[in-house]
Amino acid sequence: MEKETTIYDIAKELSISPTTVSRGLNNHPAVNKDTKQKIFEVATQMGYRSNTFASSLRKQRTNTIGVIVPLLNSNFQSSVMAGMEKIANEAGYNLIISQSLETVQKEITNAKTMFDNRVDGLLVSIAYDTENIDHFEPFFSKGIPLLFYDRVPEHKKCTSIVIDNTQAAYTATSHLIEQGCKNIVHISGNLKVNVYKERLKGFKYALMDNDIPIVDSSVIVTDLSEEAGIKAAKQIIQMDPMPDGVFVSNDYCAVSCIKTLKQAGISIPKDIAVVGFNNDPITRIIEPNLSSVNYPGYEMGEMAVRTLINYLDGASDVSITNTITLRSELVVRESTGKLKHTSLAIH
Amino acid sequence: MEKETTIYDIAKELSISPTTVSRGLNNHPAVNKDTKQKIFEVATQMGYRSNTFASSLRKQRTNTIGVIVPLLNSNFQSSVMAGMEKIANEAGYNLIISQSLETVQKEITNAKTMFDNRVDGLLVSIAYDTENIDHFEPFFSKGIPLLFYDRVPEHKKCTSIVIDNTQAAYTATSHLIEQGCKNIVHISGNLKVNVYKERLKGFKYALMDNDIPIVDSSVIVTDLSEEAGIKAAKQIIQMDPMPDGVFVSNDYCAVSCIKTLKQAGISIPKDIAVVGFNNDPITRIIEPNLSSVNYPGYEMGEMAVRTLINYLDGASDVSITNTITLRSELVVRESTGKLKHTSLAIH
DNA sequence: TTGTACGCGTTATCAC
DNA sequence: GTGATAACGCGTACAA
Repeated sequence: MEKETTIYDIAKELSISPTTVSRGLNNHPAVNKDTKQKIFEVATQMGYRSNTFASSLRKQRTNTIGVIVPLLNSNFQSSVMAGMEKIANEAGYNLIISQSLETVQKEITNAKTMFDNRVDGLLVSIAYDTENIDHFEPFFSKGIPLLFYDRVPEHKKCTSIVIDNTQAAYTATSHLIEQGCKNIVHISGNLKVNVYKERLKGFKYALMDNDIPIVDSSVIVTDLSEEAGIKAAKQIIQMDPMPDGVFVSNDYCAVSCIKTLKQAGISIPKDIAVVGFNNDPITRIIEPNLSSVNYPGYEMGEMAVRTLINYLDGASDVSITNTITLRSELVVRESTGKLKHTSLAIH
Repeated sequence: MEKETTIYDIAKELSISPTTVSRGLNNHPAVNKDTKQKIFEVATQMGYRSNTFASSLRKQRTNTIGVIVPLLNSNFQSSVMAGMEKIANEAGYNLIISQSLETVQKEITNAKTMFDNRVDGLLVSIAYDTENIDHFEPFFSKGIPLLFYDRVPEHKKCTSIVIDNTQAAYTATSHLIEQGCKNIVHISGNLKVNVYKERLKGFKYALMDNDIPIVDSSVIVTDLSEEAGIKAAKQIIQMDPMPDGVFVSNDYCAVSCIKTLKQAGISIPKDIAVVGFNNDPITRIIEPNLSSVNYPGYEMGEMAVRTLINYLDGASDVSITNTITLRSELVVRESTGKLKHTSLAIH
């Protein structure tokens, strides 16, 4: 491992001061054009690379954004990551990514690591069982911008990027009603999580606005896994009268539910119409294709990083903005088409 | 933004030297137990956090691993990331992730960024059009361990983590032949990419070993996209005689191919049996369920980081190992079941 | 077991 | 337009 070239080496080579070299490399306006030119030449020629730590140490800034995500391997989250990476990369920021694996415990550890690594800002989608945000307190008190997305805590301190889950669920449920469904079931996730709670709310509002009674059996709370879909389907089959519409808070669960229903000889959408949530690619693989709420993960990732960088550049203040709501829309496919439908959205 | 606590502040508070504080915090054996105890107490009490840069600057080590991946939002790659993150996190390493978006150009930029950020090691799955590895030269010459996974270059310098693509393709094709297929088509990806080239090789070997002639139309080269699957299906339908087996290098493409064939009234597997590659969750959603080669992405990610960290810890030398091959196996499902089959592998 | 003194490479500050 | 100097916070050789 040979020795690294530093600005001193370049300075010596050119018989100028390290200060000038530093300025030159950073394109400081008050440096002679020719000098600058020479500096760059010698730098590349000597294989110079700037030392990020030394710079960070001095500037108290890392050009690094931390991300804490529940699980990396889901279509939604990886789309978000992709969007984040794109914008961050373009803006010259690095992304340090960690997963909480859906546990507060790891989320706490990861938050600490991010803090110790002095990320310039942090983006978080909280874990399944996160109930308070004490572990992010250091970020608040140090004034490090913190942005939540998708799974966000209910706390006035927090700036969040979300979609209008209540509205989306309302639209999805209303769509089922428009298709003639009169007895609709909602398969929900953990109601401690904001997104599922809000979707349930939208579901209920839609029923209420259409004078459809809400009973206990109208809502099945699950973990939205594939197995949960199977279990819920079996439960639905047992119901008397059997529901004619199902709104599921997640596409994977909806798909396994549909599969189970089909195996039981139930026809989708004739007997039961189904709507999912997320607009995962699998919606177009299951037969019949699944109607779903399009959740713009990639755009959410882009927006999150863009917003964070705006804060960092001092263009705006975190504490001012409270919630950024992205647009989502229902994509209608065969699973709710009492008549033959085509997709309302181009995709 | 209040001032950060440093080891000097702790030292002053305890009237001892910064050296002792540093040693204490790093659990140096030659520090008095009581002193250590007190140091930790005061540290937490004063809200001390170690300064990573200062430390990195001093130690010439960042505890950071860089990852360059073609695209983040695929099931395979996000599984790999998940596995990587898990091991890295456990070992106290951070992961800086960037995507090349399938272009060499961005791969080159990203490699430079990783180099400038002085990652301790780098993990790379190369882009679609990467033809040489000159841009990784700085890593070689500086002795920074570099590991390729999945999409690896053909270069003796490179240490790689892969599966035996040739063998896997051979097994998949042989399986089709065992099911009675006599006229098999292979839908391949860009043949410049090692994985697709090798899978084609395995496909050909299997045909040869079974005295099945290989003709030009036996291989359809595509980009393995959803559209490519549709196009390939249409091509297959036109063939005379029509093939009775298809081996596709990617599940997504296989699925869209199956959908198109079904729409044309072709029965799977009766008329045409289909095998995919990757064992993506969608294999269990398409009807009939798709037989596929299980590609252990999560395990590959774990292995990659574990191997890299071994190098970093000096436990082994990069240049010694050349290729690490992970096990993969064929998962048989309905899409190739001339008879009723159950999955050979538990999943 | 503890302390002194210096260097890691960069940039901010001030001076010219 | 350029330079000298200090400081960022930590780790370590050397000394005690």
